[in-house]
Amino acid sequence: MKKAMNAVPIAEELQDREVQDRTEEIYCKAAQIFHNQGYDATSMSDLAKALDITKAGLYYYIESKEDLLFRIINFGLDWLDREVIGPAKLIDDAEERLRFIIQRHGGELIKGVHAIPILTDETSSLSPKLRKQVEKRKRHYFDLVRTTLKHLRQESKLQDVDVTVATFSLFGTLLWLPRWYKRGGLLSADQTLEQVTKLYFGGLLISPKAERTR
Amino acid sequence: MKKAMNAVPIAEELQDREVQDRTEEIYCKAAQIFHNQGYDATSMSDLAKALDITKAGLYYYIESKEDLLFRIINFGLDWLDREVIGPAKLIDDAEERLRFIIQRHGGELIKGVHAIPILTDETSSLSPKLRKQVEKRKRHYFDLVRTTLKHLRQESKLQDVDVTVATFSLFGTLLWLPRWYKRGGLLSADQTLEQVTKLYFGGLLISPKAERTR
Amino acid sequence: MKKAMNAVPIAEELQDREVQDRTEEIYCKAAQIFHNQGYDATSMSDLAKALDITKAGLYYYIESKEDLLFRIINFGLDWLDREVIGPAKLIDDAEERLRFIIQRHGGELIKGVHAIPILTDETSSLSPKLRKQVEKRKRHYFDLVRTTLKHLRQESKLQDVDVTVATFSLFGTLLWLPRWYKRGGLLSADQTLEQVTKLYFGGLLISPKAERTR
Amino acid sequence: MKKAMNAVPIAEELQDREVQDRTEEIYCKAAQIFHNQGYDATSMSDLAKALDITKAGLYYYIESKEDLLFRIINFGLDWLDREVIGPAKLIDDAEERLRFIIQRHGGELIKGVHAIPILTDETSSLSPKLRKQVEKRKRHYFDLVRTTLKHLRQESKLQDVDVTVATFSLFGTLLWLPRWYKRGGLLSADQTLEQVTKLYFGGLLISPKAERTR
DNA sequence: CATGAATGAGAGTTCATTCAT
DNA sequence: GATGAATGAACTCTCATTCAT
Repeated sequence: MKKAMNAVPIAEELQDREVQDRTEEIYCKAAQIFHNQGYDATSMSDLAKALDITKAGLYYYIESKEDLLFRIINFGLDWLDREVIGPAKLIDDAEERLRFIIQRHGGELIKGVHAIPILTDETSSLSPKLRKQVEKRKRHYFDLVRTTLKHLRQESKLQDVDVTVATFSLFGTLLWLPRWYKRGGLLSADQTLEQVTKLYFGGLLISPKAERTR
Repeated sequence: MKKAMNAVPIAEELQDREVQDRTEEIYCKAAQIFHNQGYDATSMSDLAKALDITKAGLYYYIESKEDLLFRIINFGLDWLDREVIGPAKLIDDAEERLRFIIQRHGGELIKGVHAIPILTDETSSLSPKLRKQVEKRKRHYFDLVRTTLKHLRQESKLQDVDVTVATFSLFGTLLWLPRWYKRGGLLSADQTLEQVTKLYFGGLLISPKAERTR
Repeated sequence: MKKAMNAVPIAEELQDREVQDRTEEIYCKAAQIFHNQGYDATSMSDLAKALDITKAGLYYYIESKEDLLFRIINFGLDWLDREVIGPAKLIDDAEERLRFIIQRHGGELIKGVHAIPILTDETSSLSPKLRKQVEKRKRHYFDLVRTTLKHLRQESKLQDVDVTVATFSLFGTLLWLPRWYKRGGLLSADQTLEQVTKLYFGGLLISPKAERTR
Repeated sequence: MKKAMNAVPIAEELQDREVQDRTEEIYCKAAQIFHNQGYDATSMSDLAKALDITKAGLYYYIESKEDLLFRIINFGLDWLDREVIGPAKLIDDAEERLRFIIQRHGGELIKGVHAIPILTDETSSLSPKLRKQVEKRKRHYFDLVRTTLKHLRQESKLQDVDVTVATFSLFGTLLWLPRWYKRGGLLSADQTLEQVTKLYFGGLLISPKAERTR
């Protein structure tokens, strides 16, 4: 059927696209399962079963289990580049930019159809070499946020707070979201993200006591 | 309590302490290794080697690898009960209580000598049955923080922010700490925690734009 | 049935037969080894070695060691159903039926090429759940013999003897055969079984003393 | 307490008796457990627990697990010598002798307080060397029965039946008893043994068809 | 493209046994 | 007499991976 008589590129391309589609399907499904039961707790058999393919068949599309995770993570980072970092850089106002990042990234983490962006943090199962590559890419994202905070400082809009701590705090809050947020609860995803933004920007208390020096 | 004035049971006590010491040593070392390379990625051989014992010897002290993790987690939760939750409940002022929780719990996570309290969140490798038990205990802690926020609301000290989201945000920030904080950096652990507190209480911005309704 | 006249599926069939052959080969060899050295005393390595496969390779065909035993036992019970119980039920005359059972079942136990029917009694190594299933099937066989004895009683052909005891005595005698009978001895297998039948039917003594009541 | 100041033999003897008692207790309990759950399926821990002793403590009384089984079996064979074979040899009448053997041996197997005589047949877990020793002793018993049957033949009291087959048939029936007989059923142990005797001596049928030659 | 069959390495676990105390 | 602690060897089983077809 596929390997038809005419060897024109069209057929090949079609095949390529099909292969690519199948590959993406594998990434998505694998990400989902990795997210649900953990990378280590997921066997290639599990993946094969879920994809209705044989274990051996899987290996036509991927090189190894680690390679699969690595690709999923990079897939997630690609998404981040394309959908968060890229657009964010086009926003001039630092506060707006930060607001956008929270909404966009956070939104994907709890509203998104794919688990891929969530997997971005499963780097601990990667070999040091691959992990380093991933951390390098993630550093870019971190730097964007940190730089944005610095801009806010330059604009004298920032409280007297360390920008590094503030950046990591945001990531902690954001990346923690998929661990607790359940769809269909009292607050919608958007409402939740608004609350996160409000809290992060405005703080918990109306007028906190000054920090004591020790 | 036990170290009474009578000098008779010293030998016995020493032995008891030794046994307990060995068990605790196993918990500590295991927690540390689990924390460093992940529970799944750690083999019983790894633990045995680190403890200078044989694999079989390990099983004199523990029932199974899962049992070991379960015990470590409960050990951590015991610590939490004893050193954070208990003392926190004695603090009447809600703001002070929250401040204490951040300092005490966060302090242990990044200053503590043991990795045990960090392991508290490695529940994903537990069987559903054991996981449920752990989640139940953790729920107590969550409720304490959430209740504290509610007290602040009653005292009209709370911003217009959802208490559940605010609770989870705090946990996200707090539990994220051991993932990025490195000792010997620019900020000391205490300084970092002060920054976290300041940020969480007072917010990032001096006067954020009002949240837009959608 | 399957080996029809059309010559098309020969290749497929061959392959199918090969797969089945391998599985059956495993059952047969395993039964043999289990019979020789005992289920517990046989390691999966022993089996693998005897089958010229790796340990891991074995697990392509079976689920677990217990599963293997369970399947062998059921295989034996299938044989019993097919070759003993089924045909026996077609024999109207009760005495003839019993005679057939002894010859057929006993014959397999000491003349048969497979140890599988012998393994039928190795239920003690099965988990309670599986054991119960097996006992249920064996109960059918027991009932057949017991019912046959009852028929003999109705025909007034039975001595004044308890049918349950008589049934178990037969099984004891029969199932004991493979423990002592060695091929190539003075008596052939068939001669042995004739002796068993004669003894069971006619008794040891020409005119035993009456049993004393106590 | 025990190692008192006076080194008189009395104390030692007492101690020796105590040790011997303890040893016998171990044999009995072990036999029981071996019988219930199988020799291989019983761990030294199981035994220790049942005897309220530590595993290490057990080794004061026994040399090894195999040695324990070997001693139990020999204990059973001693009992057989003393209580069955010895007295049987004093009975002149062959039929009476056989009757006695069935009642006495069979009685112990299903009425006895100890599992030791039952264990006599667990030789498969013994090393070839020890097994051979046991088989040798059992051979004596077998020979006694077989000789008795020959006597019956000389007295023209025996049916036209092979004595070897008849001997093994009796053992099969007898040794099968503990596998099915449950106390408290319809028939008492004595009634069961009477039925066994009657069946073995008088046969199943009132007038069986002559055996067909093939 | 995909599979059935197989593998080497290693996992967690159990066991009978030992020995200083 | 008895124990706590430990061990070496072996066990069942799983896993990621391969390769001829």
